[in-house]
Amino acid sequence: MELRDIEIFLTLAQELHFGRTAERLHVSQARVSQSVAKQERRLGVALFDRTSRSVSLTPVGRRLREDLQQAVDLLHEGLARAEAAGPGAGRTLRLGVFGHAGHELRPLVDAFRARYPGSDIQLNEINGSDAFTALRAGDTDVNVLWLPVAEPDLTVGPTVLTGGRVLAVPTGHPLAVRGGATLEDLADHHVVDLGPDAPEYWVAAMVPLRTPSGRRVPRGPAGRTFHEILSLVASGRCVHPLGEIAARYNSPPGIVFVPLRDAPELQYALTWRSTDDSPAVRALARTAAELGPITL
Amino acid sequence: MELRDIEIFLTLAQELHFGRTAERLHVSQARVSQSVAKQERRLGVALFDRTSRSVSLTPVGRRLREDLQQAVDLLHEGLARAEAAGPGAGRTLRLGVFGHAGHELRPLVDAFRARYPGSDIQLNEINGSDAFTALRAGDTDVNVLWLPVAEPDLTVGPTVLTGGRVLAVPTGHPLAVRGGATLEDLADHHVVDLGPDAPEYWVAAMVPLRTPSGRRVPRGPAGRTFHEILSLVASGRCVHPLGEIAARYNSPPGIVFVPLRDAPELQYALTWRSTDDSPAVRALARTAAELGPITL
DNA sequence: CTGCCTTACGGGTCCCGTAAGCATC
DNA sequence: GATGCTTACGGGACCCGTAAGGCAG
Repeated sequence: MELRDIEIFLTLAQELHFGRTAERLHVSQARVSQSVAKQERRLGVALFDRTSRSVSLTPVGRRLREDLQQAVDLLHEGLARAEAAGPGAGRTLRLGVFGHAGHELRPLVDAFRARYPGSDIQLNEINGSDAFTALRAGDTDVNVLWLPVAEPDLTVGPTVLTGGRVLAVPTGHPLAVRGGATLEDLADHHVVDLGPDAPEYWVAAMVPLRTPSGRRVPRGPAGRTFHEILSLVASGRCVHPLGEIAARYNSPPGIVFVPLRDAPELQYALTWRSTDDSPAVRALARTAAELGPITL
Repeated sequence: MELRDIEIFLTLAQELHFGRTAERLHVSQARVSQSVAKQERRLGVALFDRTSRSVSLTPVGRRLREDLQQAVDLLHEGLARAEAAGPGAGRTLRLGVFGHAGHELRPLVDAFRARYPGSDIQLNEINGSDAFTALRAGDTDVNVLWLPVAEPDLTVGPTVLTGGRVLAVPTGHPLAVRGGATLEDLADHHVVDLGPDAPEYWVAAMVPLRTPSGRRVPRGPAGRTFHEILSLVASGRCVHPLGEIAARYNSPPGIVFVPLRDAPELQYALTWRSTDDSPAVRALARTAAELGPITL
């Protein structure tokens, strides 16, 4: 008899629909079914009458819903009160984002500020090369990073942003003329080398090491910040793949962004130090989870 | 934030002692420490002031205790009401026990009857050979079996009985004259063969296959029920190891029970079909866990 | 040095997702 | 045939125990 099961029961009691319940709680439909079945087995009573087309509460279920709802309300109230008493409650979270992604994250930041007036969010710009070092050094509390992120000391939270990809190419470049690029094209041009500070697998998720057919993608001149990358591209020495979002708020001279059509969608998720399991971080994660990912 | 952690917090808030809290909840002391530390990390507030010699609630902890206590009371109340509405509540549990073990289990049966007036317990006698088949066939709902029991389809609950062991020998047997036996002695006499119905490892926990020094213990004539075993021993054809409890309520003619001094203590635990996760079974398990094992 | 609480580490359990099954419209 | 609830099965996260560490009397 765990809290999670009670939450599932209460949501289903409200929705009266397994699919919608699963969606709201971000679990699979099968899980809702399993959870309710377990509850009923333990209690020895049917809580819902259901066919494959309709779901309704039994009298016992109706009564249980009232009791449990009251209990969990009280419980959350008490926990919230204790949390509010803590020093961490009014903390200002430093959220590390790439370039202008902060603009698109506006709904999340606004929702967080509205729900937790005591806390605040400050946006810090991060670069691909130091995204991990900044987080580990404590320069930011939470970073918005593209996936996959698989670091033992970091926790990956909900996805907050999804979008396509573009390739930054110099004006007049053949690919600019063509108006689009594929992953296969990357082997024919140099890309910026971000250096060794970020994990190789993570950089590779944005800048592939090889094309789909297996040809190597040449790593060209070294650059660390977003603006360094742009100058290198503008100088005509290389091209570079970026998130679609980079193209949306930048129109740097000498550069054209062309869509990378066959690359899979990028997902950006909240990431924080596993040791920093504080209320403010959890509150942001909860808010993001309930808001769902923003699609570019 | 799970219900188990809340239970730990509430118990510690009452006991103000990690060791006693662990004991009451049947978990390790480390677990209590881990759970409380996690709670405090999540809430960002200290709930207890503690040195290695004293534990006390902080003001925040005191307030949280009141809130949570009220919430969990409400919660259990609601669940109990739903459970009481079920048909399983008034069910009669068939409890399978060896021989006269039911006498010793009286405190458990009485406690269960007092706490769950709607339910009842009926004692069924089982034998070593059919203990598992009876349970699987549904002839009993819960069996009291000596450990270890490791069957994928059976769940092992709390230990209800612990005690020593004896060896049944014919009157006038050299071991009877000596007034005691060791495991090593078993290699010099035949023991009853219980047949293939029960798992080998389980039978071996009562009737070893080999002595500590590695000599084989000869399996003699076959017998299935308790009384068959006693007749075989009385006939002088073999000896047989049993739980101390067998000696306590039996004084069959032609048989003497001598202590098996170097054998480890026997533990008897509740066991039931894993699929039968009903309120009555759970209620009995809960009662047994809170009562603790009965020592012979 | 002895309780008593905390930290480190590994194993087992169970939550949960995927995929297939089955019933109702 | 489509929609929607249930069952089967495998993987991974987390609970929890063991053992060692640290701190007060």
